[in-house]
Amino acid sequence: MAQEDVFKKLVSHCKEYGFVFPSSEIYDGLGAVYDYAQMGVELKNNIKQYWWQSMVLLHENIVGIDSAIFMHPTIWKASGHVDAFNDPLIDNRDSKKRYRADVLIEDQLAKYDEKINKEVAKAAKRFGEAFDEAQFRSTNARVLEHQAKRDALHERFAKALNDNNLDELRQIILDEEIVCPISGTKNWTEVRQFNLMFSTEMGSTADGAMKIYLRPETAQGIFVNYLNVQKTGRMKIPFGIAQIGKAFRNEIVARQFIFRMREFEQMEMQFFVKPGTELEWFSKWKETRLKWHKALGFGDDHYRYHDHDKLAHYANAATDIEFLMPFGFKEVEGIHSRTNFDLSQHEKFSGKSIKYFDPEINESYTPYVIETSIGVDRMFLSIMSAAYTEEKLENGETRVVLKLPAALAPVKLAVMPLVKKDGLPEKAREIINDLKFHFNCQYDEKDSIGKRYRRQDAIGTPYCITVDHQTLEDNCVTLRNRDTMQQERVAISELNNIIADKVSITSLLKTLQ
RNA sequence: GCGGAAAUAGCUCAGUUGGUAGAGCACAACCUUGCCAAGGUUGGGGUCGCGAGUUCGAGCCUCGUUUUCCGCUCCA
Repeated sequence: MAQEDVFKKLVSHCKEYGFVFPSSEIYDGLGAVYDYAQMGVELKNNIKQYWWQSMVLLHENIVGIDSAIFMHPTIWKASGHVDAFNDPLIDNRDSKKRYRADVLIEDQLAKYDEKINKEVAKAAKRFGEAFDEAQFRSTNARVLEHQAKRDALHERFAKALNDNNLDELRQIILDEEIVCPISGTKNWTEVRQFNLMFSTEMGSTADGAMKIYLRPETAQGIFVNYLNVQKTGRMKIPFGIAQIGKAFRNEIVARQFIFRMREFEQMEMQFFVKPGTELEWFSKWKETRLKWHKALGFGDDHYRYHDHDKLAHYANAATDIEFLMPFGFKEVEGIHSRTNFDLSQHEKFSGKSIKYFDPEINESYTPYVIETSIGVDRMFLSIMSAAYTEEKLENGETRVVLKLPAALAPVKLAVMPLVKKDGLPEKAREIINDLKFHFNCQYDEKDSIGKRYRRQDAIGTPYCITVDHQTLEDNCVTLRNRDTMQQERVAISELNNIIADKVSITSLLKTLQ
């Protein structure tokens, strides 16, 4: 089966069995926004729980927080998000290349400078040592002409930028007859401003309102709280703060189902370390995080590191953990050594000292930060795509089964009477009424038993138990395994013990130790 | 954002030269059966993504729009 087909089938499966729905579907949907449905929300919650517990339960020096989505707007100036992602962009229709409009105009300014310098160089060569450059520049007709054009352009450009006048920027590009370096044409689109951050206003009166942003990452909520956590939690470096929450990015292109959405969820842990030790911690977390992924049992060949050669302005080391999706290896988690960039910026912009006093060396310093940041939705997609299996059976039929790790499965157990009579439904209800306190269970008495097994396969339920006539006599049921389809006969009183161990997140966590 | 393709029932799809919408699976009820997608009867569900236009008449033709997929592009 071709990879694209797997992806297409996966999307259908997510819809058909209640994992993921397109947002606002009855209103024709909203671009790149999706809702988690009755099965999806369970799987997603289990993923989050697996992560949270692996961080907060297993590490005594990691604690969690839940910071607000709204934050003081200056935070995004300090982090660099306001300036760095607010560029006027223009496309060339022929080459289909995109450029920053301001950069195109700056290049044009540089061209005038080049022309002037060329004239100067030519004259210098002609006059030799007697050449007075300053005088030449202020008197030569050609130089003055270039200079006048340059100054006019510069003034016009500065005004357009200052006014944020996008139409004027485009007009400048047209008037200057700037061409695309690739196609050589002047077939330009409109200039558009792409701001990656969603903004809204806080305060209900128009004049008192303050422009605030929906956070584009959860990390800053940790950075601005790190000293509060350190002091009130009596944390000693090295220590970490974990957070799970929504973030929002107004992506230019948001596609590939839930892989890139405009509203998404992150699981981030920022680990604060002593300067100079960060690369050691970086490689330690690289290992720890990969182990966490591999513990799910999808096979080591599904994972690889992608080390960054080109580093972001704040990082001195960065790697991605990539997972083999139906459309190739894709980033699921990022591990970054963020230096002390963020904390230093917040010191600068807030004017407050947020240095850590290290009692071991009797010194204050701004800690360095190792970040592990994982997209919940991407994790969800990677798990679904690895779990989705079309299996050929001995009788020649095909069954669709979600081979989810039992600890993550939305439904742990289905309880069904073999037939819908003779007191079997009552007995099955009795059993489920006990087990429902321990696991997410489903009861099903409709259709043949084989059909009911397949329905549970399709949502990844690891165990089914069937109540038959013999159950009424010996208080035993058949326990059917999703992956092997094998059945064994077990006592009702033993069910909880047998299943609990296999479907608990705790058992998954224990494999990490 | 540019270019290409597509959108018909919960899912997968058919629908002839334009003539008032179908199948399989799924869903609900009942009968029969009883350990890996059984059979039967009956039923529910679609203003054919949305909006205009052409036409006596549009699921089908034209334009716009929204959404999705593919390729570019972007991704702190």
